[in-house]
Amino acid sequence: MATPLEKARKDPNSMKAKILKVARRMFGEYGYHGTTTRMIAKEVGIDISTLYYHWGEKTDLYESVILDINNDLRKKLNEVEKVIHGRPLARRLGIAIDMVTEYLFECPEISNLVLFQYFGKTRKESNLDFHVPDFISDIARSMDLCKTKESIPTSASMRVLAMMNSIHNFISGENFFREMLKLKREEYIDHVKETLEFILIPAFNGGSQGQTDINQTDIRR
Amino acid sequence: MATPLEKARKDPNSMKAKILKVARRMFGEYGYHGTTTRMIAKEVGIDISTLYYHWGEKTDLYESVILDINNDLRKKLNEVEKVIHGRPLARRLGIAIDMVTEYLFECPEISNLVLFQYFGKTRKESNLDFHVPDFISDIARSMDLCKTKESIPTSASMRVLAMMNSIHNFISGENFFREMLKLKREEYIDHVKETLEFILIPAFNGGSQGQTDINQTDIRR
DNA sequence: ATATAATTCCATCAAATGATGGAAACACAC
DNA sequence: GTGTGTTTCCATCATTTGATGGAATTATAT
Repeated sequence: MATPLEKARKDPNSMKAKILKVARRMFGEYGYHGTTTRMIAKEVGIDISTLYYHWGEKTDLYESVILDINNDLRKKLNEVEKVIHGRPLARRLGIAIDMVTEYLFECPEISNLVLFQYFGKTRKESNLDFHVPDFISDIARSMDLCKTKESIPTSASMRVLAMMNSIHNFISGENFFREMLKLKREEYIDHVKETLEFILIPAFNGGSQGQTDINQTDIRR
Repeated sequence: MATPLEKARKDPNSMKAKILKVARRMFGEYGYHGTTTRMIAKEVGIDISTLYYHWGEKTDLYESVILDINNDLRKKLNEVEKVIHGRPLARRLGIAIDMVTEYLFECPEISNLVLFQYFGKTRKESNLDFHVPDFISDIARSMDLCKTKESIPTSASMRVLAMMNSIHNFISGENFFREMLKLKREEYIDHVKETLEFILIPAFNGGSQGQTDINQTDIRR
């Protein structure tokens, strides 16, 4: 019980928690440089100095946000893992897509921030390495892409990345894509799930018909 | 021959063209708010006021950058379309993935900027609608997802988006992913192509084994 | 060579932004 | 109530950033 982040997590009604929540959304929408501390403070309804009192420098707040969404995502993935455990691969994938998509549509800032982390640079680089490797190895194992959690072939990591990113893309791009396709929110969500199933299930469910020579999963529907 | 963008395109050695080129890269790396006009000017090696002389406001320069990369991408996609025309679907996809990936790795700022456009907000919203619909309908038709260019089913648009985004993700995330996977550039590029083929070809090549009820392509290798 | 137009840079401005000190307001134990 | 520690806000700073005026320089035409 030392860092502001721990305090915020302990008491969700605290000012620290309120600020963190708003900061997640704002950083997610506008990115690090696109979000000003004044914007966050105004949205929370407090003075800017109150924000600094609770969180210190902007970079510290941003780092806390990253750690926070990372933590949430990991928790959700563990939860998903428990549900799909033991089922056949195609079913596992279907359920996982459904659960993860549903969850991220509730917390779109997670997808936003993950993608910002991957694709954008910050003028002052952070010393915080977003430890995707953990995620990835868990998912890879859970999808029979590798036997043990220790040795994950590069192609397995790449496939997991492709999968996760496909999901994040549709969550994070909702505004843009929905406007483009003239869809209501519910329609869009359904289309996203359908599209993800269309793209992902055949590939992981033994879809490559012998033309790729990569180590392949051994379970086929 | 009126707009600065047209002038820049006409003479690639002009100062306008030099600035545009640097601006593409910088906006791609740091996003709109993460890039300052001073950063661009310094990188070009000119005074900041020279930049303003040629391009006017920052938003105008940014809009020109967007128009420019959009134009380049469209040209490349048309080129690809000519090459793959008439071949069987799986082959078309393989070639398209190879060509587009190869091209975007040469101009990664295109992927960066496309993703920024999709996933990020700018404090002052631009009035420029990134006309993806054209791209999308062309690609959809070229992949037998629809008969005519006029009526594209929503699911077809979604699938094309998923496909394009998967490619952009790996280009734009190169720094992050390559560092994570400890790969050399060439290795990474190969893995990207392999992964994209693994994910995309089965789906579009009739991979869904009757479990989805969506209108399906009629050509199967 | 001279006049005209185009280009570049220096100096500078106003607004926005990250950040802080210190006074007031609040909470709460005693 | 009094005192102690916490929280909040007002005023303010130093930098950064978008933007411009005007002088100096360079190119171009005649």
